[in-house]
Amino acid sequence: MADADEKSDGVKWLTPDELDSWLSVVKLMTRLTWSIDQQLQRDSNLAMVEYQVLAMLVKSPQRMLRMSSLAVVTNASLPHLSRVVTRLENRGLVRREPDPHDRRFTNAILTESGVLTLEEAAPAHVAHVRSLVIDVLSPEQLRRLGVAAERIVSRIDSWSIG
Amino acid sequence: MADADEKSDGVKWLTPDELDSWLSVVKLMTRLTWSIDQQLQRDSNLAMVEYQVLAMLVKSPQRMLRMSSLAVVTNASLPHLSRVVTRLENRGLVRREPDPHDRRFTNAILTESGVLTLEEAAPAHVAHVRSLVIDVLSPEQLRRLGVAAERIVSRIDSWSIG
DNA sequence: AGAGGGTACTTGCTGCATCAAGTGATGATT
DNA sequence: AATCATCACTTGATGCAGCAAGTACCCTCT
Repeated sequence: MADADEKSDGVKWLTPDELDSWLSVVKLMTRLTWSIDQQLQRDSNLAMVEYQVLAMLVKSPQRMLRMSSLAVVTNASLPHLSRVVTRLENRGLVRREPDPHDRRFTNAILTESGVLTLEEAAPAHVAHVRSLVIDVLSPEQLRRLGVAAERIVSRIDSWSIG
Repeated sequence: MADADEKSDGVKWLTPDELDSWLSVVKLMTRLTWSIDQQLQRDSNLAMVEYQVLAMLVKSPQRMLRMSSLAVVTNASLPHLSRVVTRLENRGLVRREPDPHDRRFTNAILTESGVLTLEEAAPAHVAHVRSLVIDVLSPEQLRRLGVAAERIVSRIDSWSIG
């Protein structure tokens, strides 16, 4: 037998331990996303991606980012982000402005009202993230979780590009 | 000052390291879900939740589970699962049958065609999971990732229930 | 300067997820 | 035994996500 993990069909299946870990990760992805979304929706009437947009903009110079950059940092596709920003624009939290130097670019800019909304939403959101994630792991565990997540994501990126 | 991590607003914000780790986890959730979905859709015309349904059923006695149990193991809400099973039923991969002893329960049963579909889909899916997750981490890293995921999920569950 | 190619979005269409309300079956209560 | 409460789903309505196609703009190259 060429490989102890391979059955006669030539597929390298997961070991029971690997399967357990993988299913835990799957559970994490669905449940954590859901829980975060719930909290934001309930307390601040925001979807997670909307919160991410506001949070990324407030950290940026001029509280402004190009749509394409914003799409990257919020892990959204450009079509998706475009809709999200339209919704936020209709609520007065963000406005759009074409880049004066190259009108192909569109800048998304956080309004004062957007800053205020984010400031109101942030404490409960941060507390929720703390209670679910940060505070149930030791600093070292959290760091390792982040590192593992990074490794997986960069693997995904290298597959999508290469 | 009562706590070095608290600013004057009384909110315990995330440290830069905590924020980095958290953003990595967020990135993982969105990107990994997306990548897994892409692969399954492209190669097998299945959504991830549909694959999960088939995979959970095939492991069950009689290849059969109650809708409510199936909802738990696939991390789906009952309304969502109901729609998913309807889709799979229309494709002939699953059928429904009311429990003879208590007709409030509905059993979802994997058909032969469903078994075949799963067997066709599994190798590429497993290979994908391997290349993105299992093979980029050491066994110990993977185990720790699983443990951390478990801890977070049980925290979510205790919040939803308690 | 006008055509072609590429970039940076935006939008039409379709299908999916979600909440709330509905349905049918069972058990509990009087 | 008739009503009420509960359970286990299912379904109607609505808004969201995703792909593909479209639009506007810019930069060459001839």
